[in-house]
Amino acid sequence: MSSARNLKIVKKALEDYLELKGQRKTSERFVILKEMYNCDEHMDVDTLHFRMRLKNYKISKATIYNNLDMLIDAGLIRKHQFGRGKAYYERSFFRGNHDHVILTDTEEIKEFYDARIETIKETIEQILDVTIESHSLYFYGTRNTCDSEQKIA
Amino acid sequence: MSSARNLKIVKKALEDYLELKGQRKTSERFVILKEMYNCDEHMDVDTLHFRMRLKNYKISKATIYNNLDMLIDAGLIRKHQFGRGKAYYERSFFRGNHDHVILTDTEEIKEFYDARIETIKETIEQILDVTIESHSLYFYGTRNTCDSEQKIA
DNA sequence: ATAACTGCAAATCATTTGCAGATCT
DNA sequence: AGATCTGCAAATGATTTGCAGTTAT
Repeated sequence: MSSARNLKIVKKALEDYLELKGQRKTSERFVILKEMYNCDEHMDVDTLHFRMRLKNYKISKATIYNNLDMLIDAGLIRKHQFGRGKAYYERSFFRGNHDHVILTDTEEIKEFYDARIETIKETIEQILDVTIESHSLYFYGTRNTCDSEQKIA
Repeated sequence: MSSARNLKIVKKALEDYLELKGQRKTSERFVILKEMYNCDEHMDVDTLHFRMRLKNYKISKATIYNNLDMLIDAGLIRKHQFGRGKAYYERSFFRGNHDHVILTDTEEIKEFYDARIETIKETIEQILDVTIESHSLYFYGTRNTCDSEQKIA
């Protein structure tokens, strides 16, 4: 429900963006946006393409690539390069700021937020006399115990 | 001079590593190591290949790729993926810990070190019950003034 | 001697591009 | 209508792979 409401908000945001930029409101753009916002994970282009086909929505990867770039420019999604040469995307509204921990053994991705990254950012801005627009912070590690899986005693 | 001394140390480290792993001490491996340690910047495979050819050292890119992976495993170099799909490498000894600021307008890369990243790391380890082996932190931004270039008044 | 390594060229994989035809406005 | 999009297939660019010949041990 709140997800339906959220979708409405980002649809509006996309409409405004497209109008502002004088770009066309094609159905592909809204379908990609919807698919991205119906998903809580990080998604790659192949998966997105596959899911859309499953739903009988015919779209080419070229169009997906083009429009993901556009959605990034619109601020509606974010792009990540976790290691291995393939990009992952996630929605950026209704998620809050967060960074990622990549568990290298299980390929699992966890999220966290630590406000101190902002203070580091501010310090660096002052020291280097730059304006920082964004950052990417990834921690790579492994789980200590298997608590969530099979451990009991 | 100190650079010559440093090279000796990492050569020894590589020898030890290769012995330990039962891998062969080929000249290519030591030449790549030397080239990496004679360089203060972040280097990509093409540049490395080109520089070695300039010095009349014939080597294939496949060998460079293979051996960079090996040097990473040996802990002698680090790999970075700054945005655009191509990997960059830098030596890891005699440089100190640091993270990077990428100036998106000039493609310049600056380095910094802020100890607070360690405290964030420790917090995350506790909260998520994980052991973090490494991290990558990139800030993306632009220079505020052109002080180092043409500004006077 | 022989297992590991190198170079080459072909293969792969993600992403981009060119262009003809389709579609928003 | 007319410029912007889309889809397709071909191009690209970084990295990998298969394999025959080379080399360290």
